[in-house]
Amino acid sequence: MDNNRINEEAQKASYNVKKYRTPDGAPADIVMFTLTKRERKTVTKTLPIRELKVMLIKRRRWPFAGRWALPGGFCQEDESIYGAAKRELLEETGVDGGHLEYLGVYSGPGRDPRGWIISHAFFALVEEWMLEQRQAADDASEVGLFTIREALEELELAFDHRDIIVDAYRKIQLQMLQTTIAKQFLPPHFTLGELYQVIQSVVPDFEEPNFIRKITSTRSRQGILEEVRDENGKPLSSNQYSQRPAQLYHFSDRVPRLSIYT
Amino acid sequence: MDNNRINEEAQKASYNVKKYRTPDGAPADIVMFTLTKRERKTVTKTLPIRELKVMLIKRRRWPFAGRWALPGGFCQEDESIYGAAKRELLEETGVDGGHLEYLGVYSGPGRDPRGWIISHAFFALVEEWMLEQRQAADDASEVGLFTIREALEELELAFDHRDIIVDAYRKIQLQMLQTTIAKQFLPPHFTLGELYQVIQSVVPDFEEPNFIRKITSTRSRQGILEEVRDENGKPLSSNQYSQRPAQLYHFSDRVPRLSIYT
DNA sequence: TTAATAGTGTCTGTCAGACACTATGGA
DNA sequence: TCCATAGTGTCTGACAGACACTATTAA
Repeated sequence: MDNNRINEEAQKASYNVKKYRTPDGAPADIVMFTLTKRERKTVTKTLPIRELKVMLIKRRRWPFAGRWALPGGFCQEDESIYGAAKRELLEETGVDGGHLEYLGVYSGPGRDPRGWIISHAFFALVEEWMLEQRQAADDASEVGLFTIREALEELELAFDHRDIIVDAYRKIQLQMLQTTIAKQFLPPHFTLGELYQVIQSVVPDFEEPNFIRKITSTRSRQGILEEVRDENGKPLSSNQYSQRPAQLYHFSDRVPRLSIYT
Repeated sequence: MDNNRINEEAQKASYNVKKYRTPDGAPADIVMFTLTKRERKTVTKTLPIRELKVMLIKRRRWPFAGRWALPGGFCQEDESIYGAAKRELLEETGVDGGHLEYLGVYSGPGRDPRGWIISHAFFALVEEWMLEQRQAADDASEVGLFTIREALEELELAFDHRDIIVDAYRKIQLQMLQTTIAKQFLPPHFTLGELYQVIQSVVPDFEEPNFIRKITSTRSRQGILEEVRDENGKPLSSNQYSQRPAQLYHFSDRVPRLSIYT
């Protein structure tokens, strides 16, 4: 036992962490999604147009100066990668909170001309106003909001950021259908019309003509949504976007377990 | 334009990648799952007992000498993290192939006494025989197969490997129900009894009394499984595990899109 | 009155969940 | 004949998908 401890101390003393080639950095890059809202001009009240956008910044410095890139920054020794992403999100939006989730690691050799740099991608769902109060950071010159189509088809992006955006878009589409992430793009109380529109703006080929009925009155989906009621238990509704008032809902915590087998 | 290029070259020349503290390593650690098969002694033919196990190796060296840990190794500059995991899997099992998938990054400060080491976890689904032909690697002294319960409740694990195993178990349970990953634990042709048993051995609380009927004759699940037929189109069956022959199936490529809303 | 969204009636065929039942073939 | 798994018959209530219909309210 004592021998073991002495041996362990010896091993520890002889361990040299810099014996091998080590990475030159581990940044966190963030795909910041937002859902823009634009009024529509119609005769009567109507839902605004919602569009999924991704925030990019134009690089000022080598490498890839002049190209659009994901916001991000290097992780420090005293924080986790997630902590670095959170810090970065705060610096970019001025907002501490919102949905921030790990996406994956990007480590292809040669992906960064500065050296051996292993990047960790996150995606965030932020509200439009959070991006407005953003102040230009040191290594950026310009901020832009682009639709996914624009970002993937019209822009030449820095590094492997195109791959990252493709993966992030896939993941957010999956989560939009399988989790209650839609709440990140909705006010605390929302109508079913709004919810349906939010889903469709992220997953364009989602179609469900009986959406209202299914979500409100099938037993297998009971508990995903709850009606909003006032202190007297009277259902609350809103006619912000329609002539006829619509029932307001909010998400409960329940998320059903999905399976291909049952 | 020319000015820009000159400026870029100047920036490149002045860039010093070692100006900041950089990570001391980026290993890939692998949660290797296997499904053991043990014969049951009964009067007539019966399905074997299947049990989900995780492979661990006992560390011989500092840090955490003597504790059980996940197999893994450091990533090199000329490979991706996934490449490192693949190489490690090959070294541990001698098998090039099988299911290997990224799980996540573990980067909590202080997680590794050797320094600032950012670990990337993978999970693999391997067959039992692949682990048998394993030769002891340099930094390991002993190999063990443990049930998830044993690994999480009875063992003191190295590093944050307990967290990693918890996350991996969650992910494999989710995938068992939402993807066709079950095929990794099944022969190319299998019976529905085997499939049901494999699902249950990974997700113990999965119960579906009408399993056979649902998977074979509901339209919404058409195409996940296909009957195996011989060259004459005659259905193939097996009585390896039962007196009455059971139809053999294999997975097709189709995986239905799951959603909480429809 | 009309525009525009909210929400219901109703019908047909399919599915879920439950339980009992038959089928198979080697020990 | 019995065991142990494979697979079907059948019933009730719920759900899916479709389409037409009514409801609501401000412009």
